[in-house]
Amino acid sequence: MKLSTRARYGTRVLLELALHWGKGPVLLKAIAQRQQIPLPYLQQLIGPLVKAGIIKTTRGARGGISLLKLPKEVRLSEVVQILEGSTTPVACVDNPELYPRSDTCVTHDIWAEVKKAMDKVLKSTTFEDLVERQKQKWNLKQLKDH
Amino acid sequence: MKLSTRARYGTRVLLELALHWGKGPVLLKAIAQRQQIPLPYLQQLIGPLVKAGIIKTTRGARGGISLLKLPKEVRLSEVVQILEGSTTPVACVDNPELYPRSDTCVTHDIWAEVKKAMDKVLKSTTFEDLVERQKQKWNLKQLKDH
DNA sequence: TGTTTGTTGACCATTTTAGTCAACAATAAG
DNA sequence: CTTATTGTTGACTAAAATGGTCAACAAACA
Repeated sequence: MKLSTRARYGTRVLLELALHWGKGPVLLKAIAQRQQIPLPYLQQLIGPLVKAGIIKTTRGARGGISLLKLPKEVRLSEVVQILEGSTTPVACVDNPELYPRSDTCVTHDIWAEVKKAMDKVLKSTTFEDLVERQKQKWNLKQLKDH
Repeated sequence: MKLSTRARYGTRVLLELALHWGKGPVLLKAIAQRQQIPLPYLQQLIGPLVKAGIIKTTRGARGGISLLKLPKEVRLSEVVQILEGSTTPVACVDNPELYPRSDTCVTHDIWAEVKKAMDKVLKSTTFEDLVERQKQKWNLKQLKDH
């Protein structure tokens, strides 16, 4: 049940953009460095995000990428869907019609429940939530470090 | 976020055993046929289940495999764990100490929540539940088919 | 004793994943 | 308008995971 690096990296990138909201584009190379993502790999992740209308890119000097939507309008579920595809643990949950077995098989039902539980978390989390939680976490850490 | 065939097949096998509870061993070859699982593949799935004490095997004529525990004592989470390993979407959730980033990174927290949501479903489901639901589903289908 | 079963470990092909690269296209600054 | 800076695309590759096979073996029953 592993999540691919695509979805993980993508989430970190968008979180960084959300934290930088309103301050202009962020250089891809800088993101790659901070997030420890190989630049050429990062480059191919942003394509789908641009097509989905979540981010926009600015070329040329002082360019980079920036969030197109408000952080609260971007759900984690979208990002996972875009970069990784469906969260279904089993193909028959997305396309029961292709699997005659699903008609009579309860394992199908239980996997559907698992998916539902995951999706509930992903859909209910926006990048505004993540920004908020990130700031809180930093504050907490600062307190501890003193 | 795909579940491997190992966990899916294993679940189907155990469900079949649970439905057959108390009626002696079930022939591996027969399970393979009914569940459409290649016999040699099925064979290597049962090893770990035996070691975990969930099933026992009977060799020789009229042998097969049978459930060692009561269906209600076997949780879906165990089976997935045994055949597929941890359900963690991201390694840093299981071993945060190996990932310095997890200390300050909220994406770590959110993946942990996703895992928790999945585990909740898997842990709360026993094979007794599955048997019950399976019977209900069959009844429903019979009604519809008339 | 021999036939019926399960057991094990090694092996293999395919697919997926993660990553690289090179050639290109747009933009801004000077 | 030229050049340096940035993003864009698609093809490519190495490594790992997945799904499956096989053969030799071991136990148990009839």
